[in-house]
Amino acid sequence: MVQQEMLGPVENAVGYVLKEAAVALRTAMDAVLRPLQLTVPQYACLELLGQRPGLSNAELARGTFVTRQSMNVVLHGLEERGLVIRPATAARGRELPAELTPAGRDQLRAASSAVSAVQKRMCTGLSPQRQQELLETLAACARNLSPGADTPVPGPPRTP
Amino acid sequence: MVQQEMLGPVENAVGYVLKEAAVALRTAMDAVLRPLQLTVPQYACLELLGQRPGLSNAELARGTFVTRQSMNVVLHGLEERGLVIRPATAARGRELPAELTPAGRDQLRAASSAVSAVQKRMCTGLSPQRQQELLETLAACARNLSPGADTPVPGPPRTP
DNA sequence: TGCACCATGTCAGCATCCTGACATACGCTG
DNA sequence: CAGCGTATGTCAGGATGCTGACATGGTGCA
Repeated sequence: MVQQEMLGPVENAVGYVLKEAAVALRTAMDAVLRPLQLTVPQYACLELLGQRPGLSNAELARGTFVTRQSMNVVLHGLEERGLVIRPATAARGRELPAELTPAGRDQLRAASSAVSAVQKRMCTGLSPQRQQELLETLAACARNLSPGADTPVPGPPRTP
Repeated sequence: MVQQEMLGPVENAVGYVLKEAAVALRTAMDAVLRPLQLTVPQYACLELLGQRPGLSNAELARGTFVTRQSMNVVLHGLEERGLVIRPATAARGRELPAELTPAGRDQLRAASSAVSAVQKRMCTGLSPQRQQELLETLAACARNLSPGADTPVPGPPRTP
């Protein structure tokens, strides 16, 4: 195969590099989470539950960008492994608020540490200001594309 | 180690907003490509072929972040619809260089225009400098996470 | 020349995730 | 109070993508 390093315009498209970075991050996270017997959605679920205990299945699904059905199987898997608990019956409505077990908190600690290392590696060479800028810019992009984007959100304020 | 390396609230994690933006972009692209009877991978394949004709299946797969197998079915689908052509037999090695048909070029033009509009909408409120910065920062992040990241790439030059 | 090595295309099997649909439970409004 | 809309959990069904494996063809090295 001829390795013609012809830099095509694709590499200059925002969407392309966005996908590229997302795939790279996903792959790296998957690699460090595998020794912990966790998939990325499972980790996302644990992380979200750790920060906001009592979230329902649907809320967790929205927070991790998957459907309720997918989150349901994730939750059942974590439940069988004793990492999270859910009441057998709903106290209010149909919501079954999930919470971490002590074992779940332990797993989360290890996983969070590993993922944090990956993020740090990803941001190698970026100044804190630049990282913050990236954060705000990406958030603005997501808002601009959200369905109810009738009122386009202006970019974050420039750092003085 | 007493002080665990913990992440802040999910909304402040780079990985979270990165995923959020990627999902939003994917959803928006899917919405505008559906009227054209194109999926996102199919569009990516057409776009790549339009810019670099003669790419093989494996090269297209790498360029669109999927496996050779997935790109194979995408390619076959586009071939059946008369949007791309591939030689029946390999002239060199086993590579089957694909190219766009005139119909494929037409489809690509329409799709590319639609996707470009989406990207523009995503970047609403972002100055050109900020967009360029986003591009370079994301590229640096992807490089930092790529498997052969033995030599971490320094961030792009600071904007004065 | 022979041989290990890598890349490509392809097949089968499996995992993951989503779309569509349904029954239930709450809130609101007339 | 009845009815409508909304949200939740759950059950198939299907689409999509990946891992594992194989045969083939080119490449580099002894």
